[in-house]
Amino acid sequence: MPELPEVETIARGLAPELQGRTVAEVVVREPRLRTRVARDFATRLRGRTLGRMGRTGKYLVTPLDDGARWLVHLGMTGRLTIGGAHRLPILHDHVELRLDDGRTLVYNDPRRFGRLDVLDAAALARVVGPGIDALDPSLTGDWLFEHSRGRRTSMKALLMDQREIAGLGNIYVSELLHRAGVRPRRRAARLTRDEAARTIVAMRAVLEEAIARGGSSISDYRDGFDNAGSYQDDHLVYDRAGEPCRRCATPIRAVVIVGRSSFYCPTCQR
DNA sequence: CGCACCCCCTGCCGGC
DNA sequence: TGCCGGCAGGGGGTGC
Repeated sequence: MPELPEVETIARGLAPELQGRTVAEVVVREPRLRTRVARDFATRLRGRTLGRMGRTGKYLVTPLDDGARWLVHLGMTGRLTIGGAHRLPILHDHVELRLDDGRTLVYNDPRRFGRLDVLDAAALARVVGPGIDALDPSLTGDWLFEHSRGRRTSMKALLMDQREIAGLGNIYVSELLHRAGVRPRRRAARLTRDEAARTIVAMRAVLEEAIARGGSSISDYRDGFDNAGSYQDDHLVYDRAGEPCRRCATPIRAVVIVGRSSFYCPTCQR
């Protein structure tokens, strides 16, 4: 579920709430996430003071006062929300962090595809991977052009690959390719320099607009205060198969590329 | 190297 | 109404 705009929204919302707070207690009710919560997760977090929560790719990363990093990945259905005093746990409340001000951070994840970990800098780098963050200013059209040379894969697959560009997922790749006028099946090696530039410009614009709208809430996503986003109302192609393109009225097409549904306008995209 | 296909899970929706 | 298959925004592994 959560892609860059959703993770960024959570980080921006929670960072000021968490910074400087100390973790009073950690409750792990269900460690069986896709990556099992480590046995020492609670002891490594308890008593630690939290730094400023940030985001890299689709990961939430919070520095701790002992030099380690608290890492959260929300998978498809994860929610990390802050609330008042303890609430009775509801279904899929897997982990809780109780803070020194009496508030509680709850990690809820029905499908349990997420990850929570405390890692040193080297381990964090291995988990997060080498991909350049989609909002990194050094990610330019020229960068994309050079990195797509000789690649037999599709633009859709290339942009989805977190080892290349970190943060994009299925919704935003469909949206940005529509905005850039590039079909998802386009061979990466055949992208022109101009199209590469348009793709990066479109990517930034879509991501910034989505962040401004608090992300897309298709079904599960909520921000750190349990609020839904509204960018789903601005989607031009995602999940709109058969509906008219909002720019030219041509019916939107759906195709499956590397196992994921992709949506595009055959008129606006070439 | 790229992709098809499997896995990890629960929930929802449409078809019958 | 109830059951079942397919699909869902994540990632990782294997084998061709």
